[in-house]
Amino acid sequence: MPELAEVEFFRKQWNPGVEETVASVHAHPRARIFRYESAEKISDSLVGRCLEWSAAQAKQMAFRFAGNCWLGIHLGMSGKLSFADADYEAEKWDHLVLRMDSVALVFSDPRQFGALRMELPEANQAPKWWQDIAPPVLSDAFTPETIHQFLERRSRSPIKAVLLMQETFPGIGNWMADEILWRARIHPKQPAGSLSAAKRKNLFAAVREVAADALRVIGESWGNPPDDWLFNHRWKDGGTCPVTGCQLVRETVGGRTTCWSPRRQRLTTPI
DNA sequence: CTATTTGTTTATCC
DNA sequence: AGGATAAACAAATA
Repeated sequence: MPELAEVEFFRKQWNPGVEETVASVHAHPRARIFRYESAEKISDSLVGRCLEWSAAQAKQMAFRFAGNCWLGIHLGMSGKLSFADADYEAEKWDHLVLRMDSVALVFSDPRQFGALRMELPEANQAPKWWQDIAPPVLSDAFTPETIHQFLERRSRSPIKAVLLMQETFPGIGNWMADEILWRARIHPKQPAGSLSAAKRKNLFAAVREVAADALRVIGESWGNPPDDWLFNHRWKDGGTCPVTGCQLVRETVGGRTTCWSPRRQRLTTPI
């Protein structure tokens, strides 16, 4: 499920554990979740450590424990974080449970596309996987020029596929990409390099707007987006465009199910 | 039983 | 070399 805003929401689910110490860890060692770091390493590193703070960048979360100990979590397709009573017993897809004084922090993920990372860098250093995340789309480092250069490099790919590339659009996933293209009035199959200057401008504005709206509505409290977003119509069979009223189209573009409004989003050059 | 899924990595082809 | 594309990963749900 999780894209930028969902990840931020899930990160906050572990806030009840901030300033608490890990008393014990449940980890299922055979879970695919532990393909980068063993369950033993994660358990051994965390027991006795206090959770100091956490942060989210793109689809990645960092939980920082005492002694510059970093637990990285990626939620993949079906990962979730939650909190529970301190005596909570792990259920089937709970791969990691941190039992603390007054709360248990739970990571569950049925499909196991998610992953954990554990690192203890030198003091005052952040792990490479955290440092290497591209600048947030809401930061000053993300500019129209950022988009322009990337569209030139990926000029032959459909714009939908390009928006999903985390190296330039960190945190954007399938629903956000469709929402962005719908707001910017760009056809998902439009080759990235063929976008007009006006469409590139629309695209930049829409990326910022969708990221900010998603963080405000979903990132804060998992709210339901208003009906004037594409969001509430895109999965429904027979869904209609909230602006034009026409039937929405669903088709695979760039390997992912893509939804668009044919009246609002038109190809401007032949493929 | 078949098709589908809000993600990333790897392999393969160009 | 680097870009484009498809498959693989795994389980729930319809």
